[in-house]
Amino acid sequence: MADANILNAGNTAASAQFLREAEIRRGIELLYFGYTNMVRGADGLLDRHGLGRAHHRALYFIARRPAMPVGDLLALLNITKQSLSRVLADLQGRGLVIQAVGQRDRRQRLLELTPEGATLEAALFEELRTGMAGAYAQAGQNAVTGFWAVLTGLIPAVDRPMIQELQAGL
Amino acid sequence: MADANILNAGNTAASAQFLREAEIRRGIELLYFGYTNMVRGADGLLDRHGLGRAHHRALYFIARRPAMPVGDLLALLNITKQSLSRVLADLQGRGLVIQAVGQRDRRQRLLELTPEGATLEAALFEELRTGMAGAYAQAGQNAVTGFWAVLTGLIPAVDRPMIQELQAGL
DNA sequence: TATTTGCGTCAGCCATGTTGACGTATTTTG
DNA sequence: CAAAATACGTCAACATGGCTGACGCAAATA
Repeated sequence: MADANILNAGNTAASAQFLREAEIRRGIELLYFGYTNMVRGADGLLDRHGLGRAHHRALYFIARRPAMPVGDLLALLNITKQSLSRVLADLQGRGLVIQAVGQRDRRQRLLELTPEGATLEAALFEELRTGMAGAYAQAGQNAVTGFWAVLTGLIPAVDRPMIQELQAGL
Repeated sequence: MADANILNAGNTAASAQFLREAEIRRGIELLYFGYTNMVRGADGLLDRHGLGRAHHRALYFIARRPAMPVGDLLALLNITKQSLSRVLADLQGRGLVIQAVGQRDRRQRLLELTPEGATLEAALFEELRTGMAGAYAQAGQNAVTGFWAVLTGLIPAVDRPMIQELQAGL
């Protein structure tokens, strides 16, 4: 990160060039196409299971943070509980997810994948992994670090701890 | 790009570490949150105009490539013409977009923003620009290059020329 | 004990994607 | 030149996944 603040060095000419509209638009476009291509990778498998992208997101985060309370998942997904309830009802009805009463707080419902849910999530992850691993390999380790840095900067600072916690202990 | 192929040097230990699941999941998560936070930035302004994200995407690309034929926009958005037609009808009804008969091929309908459409698109772009410029500035130029490289790798090679053309002449 | 919190649910609506079937003008091809 | 392909539009029906609003209940907290 030696150059992390290259723009703040008072070099207005470099700054003006660096922040040119074309560079911003390039980022917007690559982010749009990169994201949509990534998520599209799992659509076929989801279809075969009669699930949609909303189900995938829920499965993903439950796999990532076992025993997550419903409220935490709501905060991550940034949707209403009514929207999530439809998805969770589907997943529980298919035996992919189960809930347990919280020990510390018995009002909480802690979400877990069943073995079947874990198997499906692993297969869905594999679809994403292929694309991401290929992109990492093509771009190189140094590029990956930059990729993370820019994306982190797009996330409001208040939300970063919540996302950082997903990484904890891995 | 001196390190672009660091992984292909036959160092299987480094490769195994680099491609570990945690790194992949980190990329997936940052890409998800980065993308959703970026697009959310324009929601308020869109709401005030009674438009949705689908309208924004169309406005964005029409601004980016004036005189784009409908078919090209369909290819970029990767949706059906029926879906796009609703959006374009809205935009034309509000006087934000107009169509012109193609000169070379009179079957084509070339899309253009009206002055009002251009004004709105500029305001929407400004909402995105703020977030992206901040992320670029925080991360540094070198990180931005890596950001672009990884995202490009996520896009199927066959689609890259189409996206590259958006940059042409800017 | 009163209030707040975590979660669930019913009901209805909206935005935006899909398929399928047709129609028309224009260009291209055999 | 006639036939086929292409670019675009449209009608109709449906699926997914968001939303708001209104309630209810059990458990934790003040």
